[in-house]
Amino acid sequence: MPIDPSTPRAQARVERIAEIKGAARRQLVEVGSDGLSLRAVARELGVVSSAVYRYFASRDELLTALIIDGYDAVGSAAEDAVAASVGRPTDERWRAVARAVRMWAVANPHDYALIYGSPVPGYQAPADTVSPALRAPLAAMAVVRDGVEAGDVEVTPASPVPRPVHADLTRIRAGIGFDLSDEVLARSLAAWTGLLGHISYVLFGHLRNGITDEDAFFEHQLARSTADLLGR
Amino acid sequence: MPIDPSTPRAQARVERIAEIKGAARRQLVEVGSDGLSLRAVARELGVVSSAVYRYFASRDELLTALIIDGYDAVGSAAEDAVAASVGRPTDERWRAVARAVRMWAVANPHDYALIYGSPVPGYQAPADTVSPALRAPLAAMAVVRDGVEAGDVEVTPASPVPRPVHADLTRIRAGIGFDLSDEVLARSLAAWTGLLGHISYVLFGHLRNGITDEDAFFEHQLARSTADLLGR
DNA sequence: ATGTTGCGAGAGCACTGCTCTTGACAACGG
DNA sequence: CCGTTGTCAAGAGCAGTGCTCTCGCAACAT
Repeated sequence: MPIDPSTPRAQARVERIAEIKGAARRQLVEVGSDGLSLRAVARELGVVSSAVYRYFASRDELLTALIIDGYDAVGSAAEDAVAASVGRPTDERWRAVARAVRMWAVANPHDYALIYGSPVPGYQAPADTVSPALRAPLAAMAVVRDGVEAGDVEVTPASPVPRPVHADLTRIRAGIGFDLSDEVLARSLAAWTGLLGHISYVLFGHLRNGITDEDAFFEHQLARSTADLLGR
Repeated sequence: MPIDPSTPRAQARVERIAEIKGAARRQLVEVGSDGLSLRAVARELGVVSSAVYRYFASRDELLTALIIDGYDAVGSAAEDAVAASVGRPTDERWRAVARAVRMWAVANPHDYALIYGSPVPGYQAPADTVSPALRAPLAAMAVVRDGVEAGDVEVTPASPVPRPVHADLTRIRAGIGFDLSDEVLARSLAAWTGLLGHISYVLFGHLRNGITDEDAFFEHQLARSTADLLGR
């Protein structure tokens, strides 16, 4: 079987795949993830439904492709913010990456819901999603690591870390590939989950009838959580 | 139309409704919210699908009923924790209600995903969900208010609150029905969204391959966020 | 005893994901 | 240049979905 990507066939194939994903994404913002219909995608492309199965073995596989794209999009948004802020104070950098993540979420709420909302029922995330999924949090952690090196982060532990937590943090440390003390790693994880918690709570409408100026509210809460992260 | 609840007809009706919700809940944990099928519910009850429409006008309406039940369940779990901890130190009480919320979420992950996960596509939360939805956060806020009265909470503002944020916080304050300063209210909201962020992140599997002892990890992070909430 | 009303059954519509077969057409090797 | 090969879209079809409608029947109220 020829895996040569230069043959016109292979090229037409990747183009078709991109077309399908584009139509699926467009449909996603209209009807949400459960409403995503392979037949509707095929209709939009002026093609019969079975033709789509040449490119995606199932609806779930198409959804997985969209999920990976989503992780990559938010990941590169975060990475860009990190790269663009090199040399600036750590609190500013953290806020920059947090803002980037939220901006992306607000601009692409359906993709955000797809990756950070309820997991699709019965569906198990394939292994090829985990590496893209790590990009955004890794970028955020890199800012904290730089901050530790620059002396911007309080590193003395506030409370002793229990044995099982230390073991888990060690595992995570090995996964992310650079050193952060238990204390700082735990604070970073809290800041990250807190960030997503804020974004989800507002984006999913739980603060409707409460917050009108979402940008200002986010910015104010971000200032607070950044201080907590860096240890003042 | 007789709204008399004592007639045997009306009683049979509420029983049937309970049966349907029970079957729907059972199906929910098996196939998730998008997989919830009215026909399957009818099958389980040994009844034809159209019969279910006598009790719920649509699948969405059935889902809404389950959502309300979910809010009520987590709300009463939180309220129980608050009531059971009257008189204890504020940090302990906050941790108790946080634990109660998480325990409920872990025991009922599908209900949790239903209410705090991605909103169902295209579906607008009816007005009768908002009051049940407020029970849990309100119970948590009540602990903080008691803590302020007891002098357990640092109340001096860390940073000035911008005008638009103050306006929104005033609106929220009016909604919850008791007084909390801008500073304390903002900290409470951050603690609440942070709690849900942690629960969601772990429950939705984003920390798989990382955390093995989820209880210990939660407890450790909770100690930290509680300190941030109370201002040390 | 007699309306009235709520209820379940059943048929039916338009839609879904997915499978299988069929025929056409483009790319390749001799 | 011509046959072989592989890829593709089309179409029919299956089982399932939400939802609507009509039709009898049985329980209720009077």
